[in-house]
Amino acid sequence: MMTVTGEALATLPAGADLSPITVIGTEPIRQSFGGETLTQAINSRRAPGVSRVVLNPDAHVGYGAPVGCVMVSPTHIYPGPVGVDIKCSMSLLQMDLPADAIDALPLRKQIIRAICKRVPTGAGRGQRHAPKSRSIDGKLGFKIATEGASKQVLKKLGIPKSWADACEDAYHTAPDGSSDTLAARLEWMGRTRDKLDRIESKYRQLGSYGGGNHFGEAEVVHVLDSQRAIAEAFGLKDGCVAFLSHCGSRGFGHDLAVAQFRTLKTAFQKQGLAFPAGDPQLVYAPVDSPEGRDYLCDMAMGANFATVNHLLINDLVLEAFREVFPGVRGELVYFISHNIARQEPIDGTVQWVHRKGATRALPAGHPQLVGTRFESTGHPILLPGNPRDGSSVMVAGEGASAAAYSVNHGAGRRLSRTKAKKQLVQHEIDQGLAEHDVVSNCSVYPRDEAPDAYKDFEEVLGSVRKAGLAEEVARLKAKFVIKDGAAADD
DNA sequence: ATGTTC
Repeated sequence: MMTVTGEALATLPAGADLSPITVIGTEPIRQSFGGETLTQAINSRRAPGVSRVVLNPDAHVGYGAPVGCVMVSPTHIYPGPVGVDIKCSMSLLQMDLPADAIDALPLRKQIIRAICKRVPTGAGRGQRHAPKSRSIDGKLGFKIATEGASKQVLKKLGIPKSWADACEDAYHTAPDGSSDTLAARLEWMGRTRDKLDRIESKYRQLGSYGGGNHFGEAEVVHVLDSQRAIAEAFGLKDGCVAFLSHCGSRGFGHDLAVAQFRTLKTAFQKQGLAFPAGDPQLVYAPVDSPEGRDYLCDMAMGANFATVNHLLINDLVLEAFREVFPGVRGELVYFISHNIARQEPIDGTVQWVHRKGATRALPAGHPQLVGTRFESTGHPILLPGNPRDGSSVMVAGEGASAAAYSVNHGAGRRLSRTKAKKQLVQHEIDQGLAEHDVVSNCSVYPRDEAPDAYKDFEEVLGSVRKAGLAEEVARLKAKFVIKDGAAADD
């Protein structure tokens, strides 16, 4: 049913009166899409107010819409397609440390311990022994949720203020542009002791990774010869250590998202409104309705939390490296989300671009980059692959407009977690990582997070390049991984 | 993703 229009481009019809879904992926990638993934893409395209859907090479089944898709609407907001981990993001910290400085295994173990001491992993885990300067009380947590990475918040947390300039968005406000509106809503949410306690307990998770596919990874930067100028503009240092992080808004964003799913589902049922394709996971609200505005407030607060979480993690990681290498310097290359809805000019009008496991990809000269440090290059795209085969820093070209200025957010799952646990053999995973000189904090590396649980990264990267969306600037090769798993070396 | 599978 797909029509192939290029080596890595196809279209998928969704209805006679609708523009078809844009599909990005080479033949093998297109073959990898399951039926349920395509059904979810079609359901999303046919949902009210949706003007465009793009399916990316990393697509697999998600909540309502596939993970690995872009859903565009001028009028409607879809909480399911933003997802449960509001503003799940990637960040990259470049250090001035030559790669061979972390060759020695005991040294790597030492850095891993220094990081894990400061940045916890695992569901429900947050800061327990944070120094006073880094501890987050209810008052500061409130400020973080409503202001994001404001100058005051960064100063209070001791995070370099220049890092705000390396963020896709350093802060998010209510639809009326005000952080006071967010404050009023958060106060209302915490109106009873019980609810306030629950909210405040999540603030302690700031500066932590969580579980699942979240990770921190020390990388060696390999700049492509043909991309030296752009790499320099990005602040990448060839042959040096960088640190890649994947994390989001933790329990705080989760609670906001889940509460919204429930509220909107109930509202639909009360009004006798039909769910798109009968799927309650595709509940929506017009952006100018009270429900839409409430959702956008909650999304903004989750996003603010995720932003500060990432910046704090990066500063704690840098502190950990300095414990082992005093004086080492680090600069944030970029911080970019893959689970968020943003207002952007698409097809000539400002629309809400829902990126559900998709990364914004603005080329040089895009109106939203004017006045930023990436105006003349396009911004860095951070694409995690896997710790065995590497990750990538890319930059968008003009062709990205064909995909609503988006690319995939990673390799995408090849095996479900259940299948991965059943099919993949533990000692082969461990051996594979060891052969590539990758160590981790896990004594038992999670099988459902193994490199082979994900799609072939080269094929995914090839799809992006062949579709003309973006080019690789640098490859990142892992030296060690921090993930939620059984703790190492006791 | 989430103190984890309404």
